[in-house]
Order: sequence, then C-alpha cells, then structure tokens
Amino acid sequence: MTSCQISNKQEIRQGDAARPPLTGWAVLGLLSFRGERTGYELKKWADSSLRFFYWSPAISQIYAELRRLEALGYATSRRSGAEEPRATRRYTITEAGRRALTAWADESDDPGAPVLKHPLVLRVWLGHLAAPDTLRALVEQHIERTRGELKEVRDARLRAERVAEWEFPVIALGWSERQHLAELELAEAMLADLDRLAAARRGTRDDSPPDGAVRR
Amino acid sequence: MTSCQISNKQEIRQGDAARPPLTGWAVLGLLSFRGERTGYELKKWADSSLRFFYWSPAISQIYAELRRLEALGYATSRRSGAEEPRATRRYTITEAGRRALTAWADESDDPGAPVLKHPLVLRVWLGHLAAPDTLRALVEQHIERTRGELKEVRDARLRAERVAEWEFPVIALGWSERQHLAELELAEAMLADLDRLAAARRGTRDDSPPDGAVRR
DNA sequence: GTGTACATGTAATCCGTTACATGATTCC
DNA sequence: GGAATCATGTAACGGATTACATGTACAC
Repeated sequence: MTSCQISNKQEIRQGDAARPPLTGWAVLGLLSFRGERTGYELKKWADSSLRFFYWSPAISQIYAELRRLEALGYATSRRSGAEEPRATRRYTITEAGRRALTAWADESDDPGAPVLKHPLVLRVWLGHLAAPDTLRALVEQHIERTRGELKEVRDARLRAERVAEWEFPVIALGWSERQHLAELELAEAMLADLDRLAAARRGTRDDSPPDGAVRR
Repeated sequence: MTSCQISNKQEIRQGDAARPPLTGWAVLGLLSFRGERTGYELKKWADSSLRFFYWSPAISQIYAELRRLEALGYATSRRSGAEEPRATRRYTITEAGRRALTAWADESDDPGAPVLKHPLVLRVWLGHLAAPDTLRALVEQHIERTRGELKEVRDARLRAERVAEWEFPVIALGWSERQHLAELELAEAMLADLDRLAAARRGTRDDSPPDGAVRR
C-alpha cells in the first residue's frame, strides 16, 4: 500500500528493441488466421469481429502497422502483378512473425487492464446539469444502439462457428455477446435509477424518503 | 478570421469555434462539483472516481486541459500569494464555463459509443497460439484484479453517497459497480468456455457435463 | 454515366503518455 | 537527513484520426 499514485500505466517493457504496439499484434493476429490479405480486407474483418472486444483501427492505421510489421520482418508483401486487374498489395505473415506472435500470445504477464470509456455515463455523472428528459432519451438511444450491436456480434459469432479452426475467436465473440447483453441490463438499471431519482425529487415533501436518500 | 473551422469531432459545430475534447469537459465537470481546486487535486479525484466509468487522464494532460479551459474563458486561476506556504495554482469554473458545460451536458445528440479495449480478450482470441494454462492464469489474474477494482468502486460509491448533492455521481458509480460485477461474471463464463474447449480437445469424442476439467 | 465498393497511400494534426526538471512541506 | 507527498510544469514522442489525393471495377 505505497506509491502508485500519479502514474496510471503499467510497467513499460523495453529491452527488446522494437515491439509493435498492441494494435500491431492485433493486425498480425488477423494475418495469422488467413493467408495473403490486403489492408482493405483486414479492415473489413476488424470491423466485423475484432472491434467488438478490442477495437478497429482506421484504415490508414492498418496500412501503417502493416508497413511496420514488414519492416520488422514479421510480414511480407507483394504487389499484384500485371495479370491481376487491380493494383493491390497482399501481406502474408512470415515464420518469424508467427514465432513472435506466438511468444507474445503465450506471455504470462499482465496483458493490461481493459480500457472502458463510456461517454454516456460521463453525461449521467453530470446529470445535475441536464434536463431529466435529455438523460432518459440518451440512455434509450444507447439501448437501441446496443441492441443493434448485439445482433451484429451474434451474427459474427454464428459465422465464426462454421469454421472449425476458429474456436478461440468464437470464445472471444461469445464473451462479447454476453458483454453486450450485460451492457443492456446495465443501461436498464441506470434508467431505473434515474427515474427513481427524478421521482424522489418531484415529491420531496410527501411520503418519499427525506433528502434524496436513494435506496436500492 | 477562422469562421468555418472544422472542429475536432464528427459534426461541424458552428458558433463556438473551439470546443474542448471530451476530456476537457470531464475536467470542467470535476471543477463544477467543487470550488477552487489544483490540478493535483483534480487528478486524485479522477483516480478515485472518474476513472471507473470514463478515464483518468495523466496529470500533465490535466494541466494542459486546465490551461485550455482557461484560454477559452471557462475557468480562471490564481496563484497562491506569498502568504500561502506552497506555490499552487487554483482553478475555478467561470460563469461562461458553467453555461458551456450545461449546454454540453444537455445536448441531445449521441454522446458517442462506449470504447472498450480488452487486451485479455484479444489474447483469448489468439488462444490457439498460447498454452491453455497461460490463458487460464491470465483470466484468473484478471478476475483478481477486477475484484480489487470492485472494492474500490464500492468504496467510492459509499463515500459519494454521504454527499447530498452527489446523486448523479452516485448513479454513475452504481453503474460502474454493476459493470464490474458483470465483468467478473463474463470472465468466469469465459473460463468455463476455455475449459470446455480444452476438455473437448483432449477427448475428441465425448462432450461431458459442465463439470469443468475432465481428466482421463 | 453515375454511384458504390475496392484499394492504397500521404499530410496535418491532435490526444495523450512518459520522462525529465524543480522545488516545498511533512513526518520519521 | 531522508522519504513520501504535494505541486507544477516542459519536452519528446507515439499512436491514431481525419482529410485529402488518386485511381479501378462493376452494377444499375
């Protein structure tokens, strides 16, 4: 119970010269499942799966990571020849890349705490500045969006289940599906809290508990 | 001269030229609860509360945001005079700042989707590259950490409940508490999935009851 | 013949972190 | 005297986004 005050990040790993950032490993991971792919394809795949539990980098970022991976020798690329219709660059993971990724994936030290930034809850936190209706509407919008996302995750999981080697992606997507379900419940509960508070504030004089002591 | 600047977020907001980023609003929000505060104090408060549902910026970032807020006229600061022991700069929200924050807090357009980056699930997604034990240990570590965080959120909520005007922060922290509970359940479920997969792989024909590890 | 998807990439810029520099105060 | 905490700030840099530039292929 000492120290650890102001700094909010875990230990930095140096020593090994140039380790890719997490995003780099994620992109290399994408490459490790499927063979030769273009940056564009990777982006689409990230959008339809990776983003649910991690994040989907901007396309320009994917291109940048691919270049870095290639510079590190973890991937190779080739331009489509004249025979192919479109000018594309297809990347493949190398043996060194697979080894590095495996070593990374098998590390036993802390992968890092999840990062959760919830703009809606931030707004609720400042709820005293907003109209109650605004807040309610915002939460309801969030619920709607989450329902939509939930469908997408489920579809992604269902698609992944058809591929025999994708058992781990299926687990990750299953996690994500439950996570979205939880998110819905969380939002409903918050809505109830908000309503309870609004009700308590409206009837502060009669039979409600004194001074907004909200009971759960 | 710059009338039609492209602002920093999706929409082009006319009128006010420079809107702070979300973090700026969060810092201004911190300021809106309590009076004159130093950057250092704000950081500690963010660490003990804001970080659970949004994020705790680095101290240098807080100082930077405070300067920006002051440049925008949303906050004022004064240096401690010679009478005070320590050289400090205390910030106060201005009337303009309170108006701007209120307008922001009461906006009805989408506050943005929550950002969730889960390095642990990313690792599970690449589980085929790791030893089963590594993965299990990682998930268990995560559960331990989450339990610790849960205690902290609960404490934060309990502390906040003692302040009458903090009803909305209490709701935000209550949300966060449930969120941590859900995170725990999610991790347990993933552990079970992982065990099931490992068992299935060991004995390729037999799907056993959800007892956990089945040795042969 | 126009719109959409495919496809790659550069430049500017911002957000945010870490490392560093500095110094006062408090408590042992 | 030394450690921890309080307190403020700068510099370097990296990660990531958006906007822009460019062009092909295909469908309606």
